[in-house]
Amino acid sequence: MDETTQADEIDVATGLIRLSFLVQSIYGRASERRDLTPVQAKLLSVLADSPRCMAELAALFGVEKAALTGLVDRAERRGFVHRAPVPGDRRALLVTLTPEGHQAAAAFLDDVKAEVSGLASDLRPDDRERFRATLAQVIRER
Amino acid sequence: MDETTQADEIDVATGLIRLSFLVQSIYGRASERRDLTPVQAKLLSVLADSPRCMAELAALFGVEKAALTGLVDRAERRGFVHRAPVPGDRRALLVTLTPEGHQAAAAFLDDVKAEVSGLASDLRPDDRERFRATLAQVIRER
DNA sequence: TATTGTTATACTCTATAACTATA
DNA sequence: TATAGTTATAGAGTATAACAATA
Repeated sequence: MDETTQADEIDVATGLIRLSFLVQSIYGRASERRDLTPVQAKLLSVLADSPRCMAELAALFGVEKAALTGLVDRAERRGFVHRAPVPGDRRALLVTLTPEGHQAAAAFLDDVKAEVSGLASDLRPDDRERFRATLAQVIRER
Repeated sequence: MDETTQADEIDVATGLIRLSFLVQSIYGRASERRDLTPVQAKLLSVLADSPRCMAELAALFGVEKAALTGLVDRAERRGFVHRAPVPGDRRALLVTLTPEGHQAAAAFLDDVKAEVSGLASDLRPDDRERFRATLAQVIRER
């Protein structure tokens, strides 16, 4: 097995790990520009697709539901979300974006996607399309 | 522009962002299995390559140097690293892995790389090699 | 003066355990 | 009994500002 450290010789796992840290650092800086923490940015991004219950968000984020309380508290205090009752289950709460939350989510997502796209901007068009298709395959069902 | 949500139709930026969260969740679970936080795991992984000064680590992690003090304190308390004087600069401290730290870093890295490799294991060999080469190109110089 | 590292303080994020209300 | 969400407590990680020691 080749064990050199040249970028061109790295294995798939190392490449994926480095790339993920690269993307996360872009994500973090984009959050900061919008005065959000990465977790708050992720919360807004998820809720931009559709409102979610607390338990659902906890499962989606892979954290205990108790962690969601403070997270949603802070987002609510900033006017990004509100807790809405769920008709038919008086225990549950649907976390929903406010108009300000939608605006913040859209601005953040535009920002982060534009910068992440830049990572692939030097690829030849056919390489980029192949890369995109392989990315789609890798994340499918996960 | 196509705006469907099917996995096969996602753009490169969205694919990269989702993949990075996927890799980070694997990284987090592998850390947890070794009783490390993700940041501690990252610290050990970086130091496995070579010892680093506090300021160097702060720059590498993109955090303030003050944050490194507690991070290295906790790693030192657990016997993974120690602070060594730097000959020729009595201000600086070289953070160095202990034998236990090297062992922990190697075990963690084997673990996380094996699981991350699994993400690409369903690709056809030629697709995987092309994917690997494109990853190398994207992270080069970054 | 600039740099290296630390301390003090405050905030966010998270886990755990115990709790309330509802199903 | 089980589930949805909260509270209380503790610890990790981080930023900021002020500091000491050295360059």
